Amino acid sequence: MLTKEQLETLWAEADEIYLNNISIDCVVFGFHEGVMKVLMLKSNNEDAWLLPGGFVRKLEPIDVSANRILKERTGLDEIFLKQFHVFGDPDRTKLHNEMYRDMLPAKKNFFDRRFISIGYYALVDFVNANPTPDVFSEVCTWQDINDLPPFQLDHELIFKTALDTLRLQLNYQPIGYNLMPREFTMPELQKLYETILGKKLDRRNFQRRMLGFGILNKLEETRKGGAHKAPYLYEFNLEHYQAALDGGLSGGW
Amino acid sequence: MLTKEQLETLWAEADEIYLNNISIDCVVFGFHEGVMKVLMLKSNNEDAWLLPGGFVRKLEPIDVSANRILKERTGLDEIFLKQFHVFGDPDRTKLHNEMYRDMLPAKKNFFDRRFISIGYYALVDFVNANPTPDVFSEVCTWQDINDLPPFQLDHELIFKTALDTLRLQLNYQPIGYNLMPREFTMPELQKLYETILGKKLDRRNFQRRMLGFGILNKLEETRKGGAHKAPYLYEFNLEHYQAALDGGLSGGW
DNA sequence: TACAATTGTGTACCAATTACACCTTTAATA
DNA sequence: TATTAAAGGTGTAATTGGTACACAATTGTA
Repeated sequence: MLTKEQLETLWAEADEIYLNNISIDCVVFGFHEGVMKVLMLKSNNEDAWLLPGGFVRKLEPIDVSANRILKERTGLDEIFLKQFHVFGDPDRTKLHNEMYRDMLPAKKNFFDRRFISIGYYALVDFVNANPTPDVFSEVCTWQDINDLPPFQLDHELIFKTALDTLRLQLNYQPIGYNLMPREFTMPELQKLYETILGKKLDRRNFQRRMLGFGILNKLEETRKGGAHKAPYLYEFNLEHYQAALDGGLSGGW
Repeated sequence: MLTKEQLETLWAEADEIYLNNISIDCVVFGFHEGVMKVLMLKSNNEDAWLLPGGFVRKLEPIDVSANRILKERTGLDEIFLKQFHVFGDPDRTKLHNEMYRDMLPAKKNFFDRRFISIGYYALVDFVNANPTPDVFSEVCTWQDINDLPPFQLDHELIFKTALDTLRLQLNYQPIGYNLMPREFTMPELQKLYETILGKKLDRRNFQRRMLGFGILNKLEETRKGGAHKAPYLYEFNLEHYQAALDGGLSGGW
């Protein structure tokens, strides 16, 4: 829990360096061992979780803000980021503000304001990310998207909207490339698609179709270890992938 | 051209009732006689055109702001509106601000600020709209999208992004319904699709496919007048259309 | 060495899209 | 009133793409 002194310092800084009514919230996706994850923060005071977020510096392009915010939460640079929706309901931060309302005079409190939040989704390499809490939170960690804790504010809406966006953009954005490790097997990639689409796909048709796009390089090695036939490893052919995405991968799922 | 007095009044009001760093810009599409149009404003001082825009009241949901702004420009209520992108470059309004910069002290001038603009596209019934200029402009009129005048600021980017969005959402949003008049012929609808997609479609396949969706009601009447066979009139079956859009119309164009 | 589990490949079938041909209707005109 | 040009309406064959399977191959383990 922040003390009154800490909050006053934060407020003074925030008011000076950030735009006053704009925030950014990020839905950071990672994929690990066949499971899709979202990065979330548990705030000091409540038993509910938040998406990582922050504010826009007065002279900073918003994409740069989002990158800066996520670098602080993950340690990663050059994250794949896309804005996807603006959440502009005047009441959206009501509950959250009430938490700190009594600690500072309303007129002076930067945080007791209406924030119009720009939603970004981010795709990061799970293994290289290093989740780090911010001053308002005690925990920053990955959560399985099939087993999410309770959200604060409208962050559940933001998360769901991001996931819907991912689904719609699967044929237009390099989602596979940014979520998979450099080398992966076909079943692993299929798992990602199934998670995003929320449905099972036929193993054999998935493989044939994916190879048909010509966006994968088949590697010599296989993934040994399982008590079964070892699957081949693949990597994305980034050049072909980008070209194919320009027109959108054909067909639906 | 606004006088200094008028500008001071505007500023005083604006600072009081609007959020300080957020604006809304709208790309309003209309369709008339086989041609796609955009609503544009010619400002008092420059020989360049702007998209209709405005600001967000301090306690107003942003969708309501966009509706309010467009009601002032078109006289229409309940316009079909979707936010599609945020334009957040800190320099995006630079040129525009310079126009009024010398007229008011910088610190006090509401308009001499950074504005992060939320882009909305709107689809309106051309014949019922009544274009009306705002205080900053002398003309408000429809422009043919194939013959556009020079834009101010980043409004060309905003327009192009909107058109791209329209193309991508053609199978997911009731774009035909909101741009066509209540009754229309198949060739007229095809023209709309060709305009949005930027390519010719086969007349016969278009008709069969469109009818196959089951989203049109065929009417008894035909459109007489041309020196040719009179085409049938159709109207959208709104119920079926909505249902079909839920899963997205199948296939690509 | 046999087995269970999983991956790799092939094929027949069905649905959707494409590329056409041909007929019908309208108004202008001879 | 018959003819004609221009456009709309309908049908079909060929092609493509997606779906639903069957079956063979490979791996570690029992």
